[in-house]
Amino acid sequence: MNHLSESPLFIQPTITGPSAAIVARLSQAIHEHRLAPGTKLGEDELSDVFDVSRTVVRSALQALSHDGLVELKRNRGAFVAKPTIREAREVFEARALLEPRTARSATERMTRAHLDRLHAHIEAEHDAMARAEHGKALRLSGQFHIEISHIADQATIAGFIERLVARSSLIIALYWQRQSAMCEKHAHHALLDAFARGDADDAEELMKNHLVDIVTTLDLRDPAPREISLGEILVGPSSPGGQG
Amino acid sequence: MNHLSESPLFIQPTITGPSAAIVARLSQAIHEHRLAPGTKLGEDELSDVFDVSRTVVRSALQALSHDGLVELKRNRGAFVAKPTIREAREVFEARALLEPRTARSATERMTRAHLDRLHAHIEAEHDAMARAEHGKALRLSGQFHIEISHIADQATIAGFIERLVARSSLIIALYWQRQSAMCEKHAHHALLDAFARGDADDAEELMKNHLVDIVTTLDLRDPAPREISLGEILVGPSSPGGQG
DNA sequence: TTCAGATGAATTGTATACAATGATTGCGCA
DNA sequence: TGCGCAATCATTGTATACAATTCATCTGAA
Repeated sequence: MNHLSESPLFIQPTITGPSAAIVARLSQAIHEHRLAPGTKLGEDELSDVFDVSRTVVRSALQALSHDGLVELKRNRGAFVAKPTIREAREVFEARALLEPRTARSATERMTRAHLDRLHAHIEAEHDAMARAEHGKALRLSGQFHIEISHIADQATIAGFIERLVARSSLIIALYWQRQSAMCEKHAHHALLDAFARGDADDAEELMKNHLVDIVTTLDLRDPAPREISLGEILVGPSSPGGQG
Repeated sequence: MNHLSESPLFIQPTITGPSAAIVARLSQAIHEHRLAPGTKLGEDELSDVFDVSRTVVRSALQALSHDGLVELKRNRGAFVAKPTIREAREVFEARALLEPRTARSATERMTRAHLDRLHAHIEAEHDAMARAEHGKALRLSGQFHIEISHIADQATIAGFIERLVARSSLIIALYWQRQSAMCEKHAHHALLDAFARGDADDAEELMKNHLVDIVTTLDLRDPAPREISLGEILVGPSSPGGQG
């Protein structure tokens, strides 16, 4: 019942009106892995669910596609995005470029109120984890990074980070390998500690390492055989008499 | 008549279909300063000009708003965006964070074909400058940065840089102070030279300085009195008997 | 049995009609 | 004459109707 459970949304209010609500609902569902990558988002279905016309549904889907959460295929429809391994690597390279510096800036601008807010946020994360609400925990964990970017008070960069965190959620859904325990809690606590001490150097370094840790929990090895070459595998490598 | 004059467009093909053409035309017009910041973009007017329904016009305007070129005010309409001084600073801070590193990556991936392409691009810039086609020169100058980001082969970061360059165009339209001669030509030549030598350190440094130089040509001082307080200025600071 | 082609259903893309909101102008009153 | 208010107009927001494309299924022949 605290402010975090109903916390606004990831997407900046570029869109207003009814479609904003749809964007928020879909965003949250995707972030919490209730909507898997590749899921078809039919317009009629959504307009039925949200009780609005297809017009506003289409507006919402277009907004989501601009944020990389949804992929629009012309005459085919809208689908929850499925980032490739390449895109996954790019996203975390971009985060590695932006977020450590942002953590530094945030440290310099950190106030008591900010610290309290972050502390409450980590508590909420912990709570969700304890209740085994993995989806919510994951969403909050991403939002922690967004909160930091807002504290850094660079709206433009914060907007980029929001996009990247959003895509990260999809990437984790696709490439997270279960055996690796993702221990966000510890990393976030350590960051908060650095913020509290006003140690910008440490905050920057911790964020850098934290991002590396996240990538480590992912399996981003190139999948061996492409499905494109499936025909070749079964028939032969496109040169006659290839395999017995 | 070369490939650069008709060169694709800034916006990535998130949108397809007829609205893509409208996005491209409007983008180009804004980049070339033919559409000034604040200009009203009426839906009926545009649907008339491009001979499509308001539906596709609205789609195009929404796409442009997501890229920060257009501002949508609910029930008021669409306007060419007017970045504030604060936003202007943020944009160039973000560019300073992203582009030097990108220039370094580009250097490492630079091929002969890339070099030729960049060389041709600079020629086109020079040509437009010589013909006093300032709008076109400005657009090409921004696109030079985008080409580099594409060579760096990081689509995600390149997308961010595209947005930033787009907004930079608006910022220049608003805050460029005429007395300062913007000598992009020299800086771009120097960058190309570093690329050709494969000197990544130099490329990174040159890009960093180039961005600083651009900011230097802008007047980003806080405008003295806000128009919000205009009433206060004329009547008094909202406290009776404030000023004699 | 399998593949090719065609037909039909379902879904998306676009245009248009209607509703709602905001701007403008004219009138009435002080 | 200046201000406030109200009605009208223009413009945007939403819903719906129609067109176009894609996907599935069915038929038929090799």
